[in-house]
Amino acid sequence: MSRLQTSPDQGLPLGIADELKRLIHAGEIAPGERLNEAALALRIGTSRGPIREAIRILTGLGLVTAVRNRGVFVRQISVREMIEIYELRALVFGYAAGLAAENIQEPDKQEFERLLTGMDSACDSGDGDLYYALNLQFHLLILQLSNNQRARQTYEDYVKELHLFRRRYFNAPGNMRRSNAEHRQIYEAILKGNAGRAKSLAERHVLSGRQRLLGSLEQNMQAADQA
Amino acid sequence: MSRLQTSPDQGLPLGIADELKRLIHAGEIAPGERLNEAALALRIGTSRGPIREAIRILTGLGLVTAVRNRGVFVRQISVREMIEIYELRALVFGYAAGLAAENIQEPDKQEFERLLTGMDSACDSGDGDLYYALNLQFHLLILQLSNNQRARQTYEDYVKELHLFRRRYFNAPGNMRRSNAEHRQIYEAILKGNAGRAKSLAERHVLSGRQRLLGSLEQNMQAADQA
DNA sequence: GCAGTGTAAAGTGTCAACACTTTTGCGAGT
DNA sequence: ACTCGCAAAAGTGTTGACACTTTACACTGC
Repeated sequence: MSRLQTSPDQGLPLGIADELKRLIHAGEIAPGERLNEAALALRIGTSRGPIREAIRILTGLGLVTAVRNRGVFVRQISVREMIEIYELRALVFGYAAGLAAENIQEPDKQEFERLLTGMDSACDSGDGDLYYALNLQFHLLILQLSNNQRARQTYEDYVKELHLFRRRYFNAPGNMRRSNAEHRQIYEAILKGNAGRAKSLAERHVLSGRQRLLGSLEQNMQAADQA
Repeated sequence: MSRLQTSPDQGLPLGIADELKRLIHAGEIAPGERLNEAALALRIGTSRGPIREAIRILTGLGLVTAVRNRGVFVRQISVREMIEIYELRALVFGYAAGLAAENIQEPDKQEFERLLTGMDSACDSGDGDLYYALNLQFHLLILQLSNNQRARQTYEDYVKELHLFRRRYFNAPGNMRRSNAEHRQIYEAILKGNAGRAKSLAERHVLSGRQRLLGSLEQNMQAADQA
């Protein structure tokens, strides 16, 4: 029973790989979990060949790690890796914000306003999922304005990769407000065409996000210790 | 007849993928060329299954692009992609140089000196290959000193990816000297612990390299026009 | 009760055969 | 000579079967 209606058929392995990517990034297959070829084949309604090829694509992408004769496991990223990725993500975001300050056009401004007010109301209603979605759009809009396709792709990959971190990021309302205040500052710097300021604010914004994540991680650890 | 003695057997597909990576990055399989499954299977001495899986790994890595029912082709990067990658490479290298200025230790200094004098003599003897190798080591040493494993990996990937550019980079002796003068400046900034200066010099160094490449590209185009 | 062992089940690794698509090249018609 | 169309060849896509390795589990001996 094939549930692959995603893309204009680019081949079974590619389609399956996309489906698996989706499942992994959505967290439906948890980090550390094993991928069972036969089970997947049965579920998708194909033989194991295409499944294996799809899985190999994922290994090339670094989403899973293969162990000979034992199978492939969804990758789990360590705290250190998480920290390193955040560092690079901050770098790329800063780079993009600097360029955005030089490339912004009139219609982009409306889009920025829309996203910022949307995030404000998400803060008010405490809707973390909505905030997360708009936040991502805000960041991607800036990446878009960098006019560097590759940078945009890289940034998206970093965001997805961070989903492989063991713990889910929970947005406390206070964090959301603080984060959106930073968004406004970045936007204003971009609006004024102040590339340098936009760049450093954007870098610090991502690194603040990392600190917020590390902080909530610490809290969880303490809670676990008490239990 | 298997000529795969590379790594402690991690599985046929992985081994084959490594071999193919080597061939592609060494330029033995040219960008744009098609990979013939049956021919490779015959050459490696296996059936097409493992070959296909190896090729899928390369697909995930972005080294080849697959076209349904027509095969996979070694990726060719455009001028635009080349420019974009250089931009990011400059960013990462600058980031690493800044951290290197803070992290450098006594033994690293000797290594830097060794590489710099080595590149000097490579300039004198006009040995482009040697210069290229030492140049890469110099850059990777700085990446190493950033203490960010992921940044190092990313940088290496960028360098390899740039090999997929259509034209080979030819090091004119003049370029080599200018390039190594920049190396010395970067090293001195790192030595003084001047992170900001090291960062901006390193960024500009990579971007100068890009300009040198674009310049030689232009020349080639003109030469082609005359013919 | 427990450690060690052997066997069955589950799962991955590889292969050869077949189905389908694209390309090649020959030949007929103009 | 040139074009169109058809058929053979080459190549990719997929499958089911078999070999090998790892894991799970019950059984034996102490």
